[in-house]
Amino acid sequence: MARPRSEDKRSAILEAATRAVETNGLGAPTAGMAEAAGVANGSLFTYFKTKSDLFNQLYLELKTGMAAAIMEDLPRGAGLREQLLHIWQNWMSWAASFPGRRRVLAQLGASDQLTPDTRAAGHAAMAQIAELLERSRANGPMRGAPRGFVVAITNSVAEATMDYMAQDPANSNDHARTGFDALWRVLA
Amino acid sequence: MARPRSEDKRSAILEAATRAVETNGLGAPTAGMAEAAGVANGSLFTYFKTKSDLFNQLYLELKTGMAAAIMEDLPRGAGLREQLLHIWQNWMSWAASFPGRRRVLAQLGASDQLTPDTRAAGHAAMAQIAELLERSRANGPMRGAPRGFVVAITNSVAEATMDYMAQDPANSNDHARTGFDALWRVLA
Amino acid sequence: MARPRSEDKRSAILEAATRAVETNGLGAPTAGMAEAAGVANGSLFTYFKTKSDLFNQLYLELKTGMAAAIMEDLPRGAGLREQLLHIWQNWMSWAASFPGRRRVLAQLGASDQLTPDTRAAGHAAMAQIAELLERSRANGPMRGAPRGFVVAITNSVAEATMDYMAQDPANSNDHARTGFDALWRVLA
Amino acid sequence: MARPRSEDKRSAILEAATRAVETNGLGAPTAGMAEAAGVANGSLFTYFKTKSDLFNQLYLELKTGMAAAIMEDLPRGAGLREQLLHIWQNWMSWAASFPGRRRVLAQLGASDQLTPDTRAAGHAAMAQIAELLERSRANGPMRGAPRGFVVAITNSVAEATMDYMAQDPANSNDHARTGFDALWRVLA
DNA sequence: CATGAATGAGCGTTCATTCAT
DNA sequence: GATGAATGAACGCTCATTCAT
Repeated sequence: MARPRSEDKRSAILEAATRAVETNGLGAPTAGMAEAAGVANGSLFTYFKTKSDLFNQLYLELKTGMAAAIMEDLPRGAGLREQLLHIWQNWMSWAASFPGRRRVLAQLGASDQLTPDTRAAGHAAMAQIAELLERSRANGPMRGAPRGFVVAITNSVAEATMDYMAQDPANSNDHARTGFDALWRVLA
Repeated sequence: MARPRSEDKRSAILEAATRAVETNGLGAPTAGMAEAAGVANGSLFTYFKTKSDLFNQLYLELKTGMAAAIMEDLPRGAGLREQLLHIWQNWMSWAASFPGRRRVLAQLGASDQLTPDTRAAGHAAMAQIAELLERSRANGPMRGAPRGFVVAITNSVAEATMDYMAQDPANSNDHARTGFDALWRVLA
Repeated sequence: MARPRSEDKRSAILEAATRAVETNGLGAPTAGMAEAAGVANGSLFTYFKTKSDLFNQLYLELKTGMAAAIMEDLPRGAGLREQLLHIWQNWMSWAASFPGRRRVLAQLGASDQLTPDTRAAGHAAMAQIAELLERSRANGPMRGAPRGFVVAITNSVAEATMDYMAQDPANSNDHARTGFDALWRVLA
Repeated sequence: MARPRSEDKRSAILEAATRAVETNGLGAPTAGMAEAAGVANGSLFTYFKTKSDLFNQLYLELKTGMAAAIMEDLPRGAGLREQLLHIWQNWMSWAASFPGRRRVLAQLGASDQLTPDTRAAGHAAMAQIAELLERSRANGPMRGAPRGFVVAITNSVAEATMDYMAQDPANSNDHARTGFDALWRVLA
């Protein structure tokens, strides 16, 4: 058998793409990504059929990674509020640790490059979190609102909090807490 | 640099740019915008020095227009909550009336094309609203949070609400109200 | 008004394309054609929307030029045979004078780049010749054959003759005459 | 260079190449041919040193096959006209049976990919037919013309006839006969 | 100032060929 | 020998910007 496709190279390209998009936006040349990944420009296209395909896979990779980070060490036995707080802290510290990934995820999410399938898979990755939200708001003031709306608001409050933490890192812990309290008032 | 002749043409270009970005993203060719505006492609550059400049001005135009719409008929004598609700309704109906403008504003805001000056000017356009927010949260749970954070969260809740209204227009009034109630719980 | 599109440049590109295709086939790079025409590579595309479009227009230009050369000084009062012979001589001397154009015409004709419209227009350019052929074969052995078939055979005999003339230019006059006699036997 | 292992694979590649060129022209990717032949893309190059080499061999293969089909069941004892007619019928029915092969042969013949050697070998494959032509025209009006010219004209009339048959298959028998009669008038 | 042709760097993608496995 | 990933030059085409008219 010939040289097998290398998972390492795939990751290298994805990582290079993250950095490239972070600094140059979605218009960043694929050639630069390939070079940064230590691969010939043509090789990028053996791993990703098109630039768009690369972006879709990158989005999923980042989103999945974020979701995994968020769910880490979830104290399943604890109360709802405590579980949600745990998730929130994970979320915020992921954002603080990987500001580039977050920015790229945002750029991709706002772009017109993602297929509906990709967006759906992205949602699926967040399903457990959505589930916890459902239970959290079950008896609260948003009990009548559509599920998607609750998720959307949660996301948006998280994003705002992360933005503000990034802007004023010295007090990021305070901001994280402020954000969570606001969210809890929204939900429960 | 002398002011270009016709204010009409400037507006036409800006409007054409809005539609172009709405449908083709920020990569939309200037030539297309010029054509749609009934102007020669070269002329676009007598009105805007570069494409980036055009985007910066467009952002400001849209943001200013949105702010004006939001503040319309503000019942200055009324209570804080009532005033904020009024603003909220204006905001939501602007978003419902001009979904394209909103989308473009979002794209521009997420892009790397805006200068810090432009962003600052954009904030300034929202100053009155920020002021009202300040007063609304003065005695509430967010009284200790930084001013910018409050604005950011408000914006994010508004965006989430508008997104959801756009997605499910049949019940947009309910969603608008749900969003406002959530915001009020956050602030006061 | 801005600089008008220059007919000179269009011709220069077409001529450069002819030479390029003659030496490098249809795969000849457009950049080379542009350079040879003294024009920026991008400019080629203001005169021709795509490479294919360029080829279609080139084909027509060459075919039309050939048809015009063929019909030159036609002795309309003379007998049919004499008229056809005149045409034949014109045809052969065009081929001898512009072997490159002939080769390019052949390549284009054999390619899959020509639209049906272009082919139709190419035929139209040869209409007068076809007409004369019709009259020539009216009472001959091919009187029952379809018109298109007669044209096709005539073309093919002409091509074979031109090929042979090109191969053995010293006796090209003899070959031209031999070809014509053969054709006349076919038709009348 | 040792002979590659399997004659089957060589044929499969050649056949796949025929179909590929038929539908996509000479620019058809070798990778596609390899895949269609059930062979890895790299393997194609153990059977053929370059794409050009493949084309040269394909040309010869097709031309040889055609020549063989043409000569099949030649009635050697019969008169010249009858023999030539037999050949002609074989030729035409080969063209009708394998329009793709004919098209590919034409494309290759018109291309700049064939080496002089290949062209020479192609002629050699047609030698017996040329011989018969020689005898047929020995006492006819073309008795003075160069041998190659006679072959060229015959070829061209055959091509024109095949084209027309392909265009109007319902009457292909008539067309075949018309073509032959024209040829006979040219030669004898 | 308006026009639109001219410019040319730049991009995504292809593909014949090579070579590690 | 067979495989198919790797390579990188090459190509057609785009488009922001300039500038002759």
